[in-house]
Amino acid sequence: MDEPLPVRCQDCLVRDTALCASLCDAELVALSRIGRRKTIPAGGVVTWAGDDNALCANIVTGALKVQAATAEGREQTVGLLFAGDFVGNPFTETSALTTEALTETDLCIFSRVAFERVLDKRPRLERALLERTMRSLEEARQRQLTLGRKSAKGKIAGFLLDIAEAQGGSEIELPIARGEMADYLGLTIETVSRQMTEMREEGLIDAPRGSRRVTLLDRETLRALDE
Amino acid sequence: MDEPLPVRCQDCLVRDTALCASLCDAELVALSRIGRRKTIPAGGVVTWAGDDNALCANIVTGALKVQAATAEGREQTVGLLFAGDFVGNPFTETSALTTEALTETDLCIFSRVAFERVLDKRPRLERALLERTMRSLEEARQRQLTLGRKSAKGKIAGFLLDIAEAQGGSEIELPIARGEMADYLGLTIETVSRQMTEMREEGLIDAPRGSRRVTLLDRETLRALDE
DNA sequence: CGGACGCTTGAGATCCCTCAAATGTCGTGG
DNA sequence: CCACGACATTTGAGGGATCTCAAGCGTCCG
Repeated sequence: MDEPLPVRCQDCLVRDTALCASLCDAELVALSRIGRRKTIPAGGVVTWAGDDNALCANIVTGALKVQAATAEGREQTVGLLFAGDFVGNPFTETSALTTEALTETDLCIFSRVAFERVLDKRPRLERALLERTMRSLEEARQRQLTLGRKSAKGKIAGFLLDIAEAQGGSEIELPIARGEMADYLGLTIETVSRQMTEMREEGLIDAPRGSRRVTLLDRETLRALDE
Repeated sequence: MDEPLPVRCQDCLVRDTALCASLCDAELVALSRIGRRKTIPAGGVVTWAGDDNALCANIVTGALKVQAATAEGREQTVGLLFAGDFVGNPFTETSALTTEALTETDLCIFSRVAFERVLDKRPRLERALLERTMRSLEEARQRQLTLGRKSAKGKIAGFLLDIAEAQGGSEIELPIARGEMADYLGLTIETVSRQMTEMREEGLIDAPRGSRRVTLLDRETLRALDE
């Protein structure tokens, strides 16, 4: 019964950053048995709001957005997920949120119920998921502050600083387009664009018109704008 | 070693709705050993943003708000908690959020580290906490939609409908004052007040000027306003 | 009676949205 | 290599929703 660790796990880019990092090799064998790889094209939907919540996954490469929408179709991005992040809601029958790929994304997918059975048997996995979920909750609450109380410029400054922190440097590559930034920050695309040109004119950032490459020139002032 | 269940647990008003409901009597004895009752006056602070995160608690009676603030002091309420709800962030050293009593509130308090030790030993408790945390996360994300994309009137209509659902009826008693509604909905107190008088003039609600008693007269239209 | 507090109302300013058009970029096909 | 269309972004003009500042009410309590 010495099942070997599958190659896709041995070579996995997120073996040590995803939820799986909480498992030893023997445990990982058990989890790997119910998992399979799947590639989602950019713009592809992973889970639909309202559908029954059939799957969980780890992101191996790429990025997803978690999307909410009003009845009239106004959209709000309520979370961004990157390599190593966990996707899905174990123990929940349905969700009002849609999960969509921002870029081509490789997932390691599990059926929700099978994943729940593994959670039953692997306390370390459940603990790691609990800790992640609590971090996500704190994040979602901080974002309520941004959405409810910050100015357009403050929202954008905070977003740029967050990305810089995640990427570790002042020259950043935005993971999302202007329109997606607008959905994420509760603004319109025009407001995002105008604020970014203003920031360029004020010498706070350098960013070729329309480009996703941005250099933060004055983090001090950006931090002050972030209120 | 047949330690009896303490009276405060036998008589507990939230024995069957709080996290404790996941425990059998024997397990509850273990948890009760590290808990104690504490009454917080209205306006009292349970945990301060930035302090080290020393405690967890169940709400026995009363209500709390979870509060975030910008550097300049603009405040945003990022969650409301009522009897039976769990307070605190196990496995986290510190939080940027402040928890404050809206009314006089009775808590059943645990030291965070002691509570974590109980979680280690009681998988059902941990499972119940995970499920609650995931529900809170979904809630916090839905609130991002409200804060980012809804109009003032939509925010208030949605809030009134939520309260009506929680209280089960069309005659509701608002759990919070106008200013607290403003903090919760990302508005100013003046906007809340003006929108509510408009809704009264439009026949959507009945509410004596300045009162917390509100009757929903036209839920259909309110739901439509909620976008 | 007077003051504190919470709520309402008013006037004006501001920020952001809406609608519209121009500009730029990129990939495809001629 | 250039022309073209699709698409994302920028820019402009104007309007509207919400905020700010200020004053007026009503109630409760000392």
